[in-house]
Amino acid sequence: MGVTKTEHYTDKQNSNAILIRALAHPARIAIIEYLIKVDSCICSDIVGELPLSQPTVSQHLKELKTAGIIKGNIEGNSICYCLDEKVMGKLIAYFTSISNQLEKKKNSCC
Amino acid sequence: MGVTKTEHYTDKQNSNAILIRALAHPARIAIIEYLIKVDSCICSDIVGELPLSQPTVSQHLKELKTAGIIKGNIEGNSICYCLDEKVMGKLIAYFTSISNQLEKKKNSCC
DNA sequence: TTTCTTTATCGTAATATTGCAATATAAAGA
DNA sequence: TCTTTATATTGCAATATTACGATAAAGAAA
Repeated sequence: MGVTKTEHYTDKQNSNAILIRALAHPARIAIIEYLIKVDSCICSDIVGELPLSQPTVSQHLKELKTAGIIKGNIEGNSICYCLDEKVMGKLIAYFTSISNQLEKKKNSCC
Repeated sequence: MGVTKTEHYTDKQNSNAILIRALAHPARIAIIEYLIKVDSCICSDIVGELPLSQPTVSQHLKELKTAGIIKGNIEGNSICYCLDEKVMGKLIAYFTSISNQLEKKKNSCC
């Protein structure tokens, strides 16, 4: 097989999995950290920041874009990428809610 | 190819990627949500909760355990799994710090 | 127009992930 | 002991991911 059985999980679980998966690679973590640091940038900057070839960076950017985490605006003949704060906010909200739930029930079994 | 070039990223980026990757599947998200809900449980409960076979669930549990997100204690002839709140805390702290950084710089380009 | 710059896509190789049947292991209970 | 119950491991097939060279596409600059 090798194909996730998404139809058996809730929509929330699937959509959170998509967002989380988009960040499940150090290169993509590095990209969003860089985007936060510089607060917008053009693609060639990111290629220069990462230890990867231009096609590979382009592929990682596409994955982040497909997940909705980043947006890209054409600017002359280059592209300005930046975070979609609304989507990032959803992911952050999910972890915040987990955090709140863990606060409530302090002493677990193990 | 096909192998992540971990040596070029920071330790933080790599360790966060490992934690994030452990949650990058709806089954594993469902597992940790269940663990939070019941606050400890035995493995067979988890198998009953998920639309997956026992070996597959066992494999997902192993991945969560390898990443450090859950702990398993032998209890008679069954195993009690629960969250490692310290490790979960690291992940939550990472997203909290991103959230704080985003708060500071409100207006991005796109 | 021609050339340069920037980004995306294609094709492909190497490796990783997902899932399950079959089987192994190990403690509990008869 | 033998059997049952609970979990892990093995082996395998299907699919997905990671990476890059080659190339395409499209605007900028000459």
